[in-house]
Amino acid sequence: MKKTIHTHLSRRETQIMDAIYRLGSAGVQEVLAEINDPPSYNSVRVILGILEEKGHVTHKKDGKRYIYQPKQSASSATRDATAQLLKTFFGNSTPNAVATLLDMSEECLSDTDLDELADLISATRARRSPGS
Amino acid sequence: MKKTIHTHLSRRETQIMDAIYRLGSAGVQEVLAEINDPPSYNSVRVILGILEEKGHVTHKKDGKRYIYQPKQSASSATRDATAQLLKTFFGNSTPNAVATLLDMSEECLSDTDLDELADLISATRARRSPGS
DNA sequence: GGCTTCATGCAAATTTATTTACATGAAAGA
DNA sequence: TCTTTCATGTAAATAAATTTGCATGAAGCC
Repeated sequence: MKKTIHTHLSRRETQIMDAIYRLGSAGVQEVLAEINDPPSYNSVRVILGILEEKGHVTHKKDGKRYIYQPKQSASSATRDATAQLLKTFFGNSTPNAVATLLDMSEECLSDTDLDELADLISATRARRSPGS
Repeated sequence: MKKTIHTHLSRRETQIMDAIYRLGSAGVQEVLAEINDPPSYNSVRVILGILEEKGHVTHKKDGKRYIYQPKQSASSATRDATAQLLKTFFGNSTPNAVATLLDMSEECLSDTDLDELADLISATRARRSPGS
């Protein structure tokens, strides 16, 4: 089994990484605004620095301020996080996970969404047994 | 939006809660054995105590030792964790999440699994528009 | 009984995370 | 130019998490 890169993030680190993943890329102020129970501006800066040292984000300059973005690709991070959830809460059973997702979001799903989901399954089936 | 109960768990707390969720219920030794890069026996005990104080686990006695189990129901914890993932990595799009799950586990899915998934969708559809 | 083993209880020490505080510099406007 | 504003850099203080160490007690076995 492949090991996830990240040596567990602390509370603040997690909040900030989540914010950055949601935003795609962001400056300090934006990250701050995205956090629920936010620390001070300075704290965010310090922690962004730590996250950069640890290799989780990089920054580039935009005028005089820094814009941060995740170093690991969004899709890769998504997979890691999803794999972790699948293992801990669903015993690695994808059908169980999907069942929970559907159950949770049933009320918000449009007919189009359901069509899309059905298509995803057909597509998967097709890829698996192209001949049949 | 409902707030999740847990005020973020620390690294060790998370490891231990995950272990307990996987095991359902467990004594100190079993929790220890379930953790990857494990702390000492005593650390596990101390942290289990903290988790109990915080209301995440309870214990009962089995002979002279303590058996711990999650206080929040598994399904409730699962929903919280899933909602969090959905928000952070999938912009709350269930179809996106399902697409990733399928993509990740494609190779491990049996035909039966795929049938099951298709059924789940039909069932959801049926529940939503019972008349049609 | 006396010894070993395995459990818990708890406080102190250590390490890690988080916040705070202040210094510096560039740009904008009076 | 002078002042205000908003950015960064960084060290030190504080708070929280984690580990360690030892005390205690019950059960099994010689």
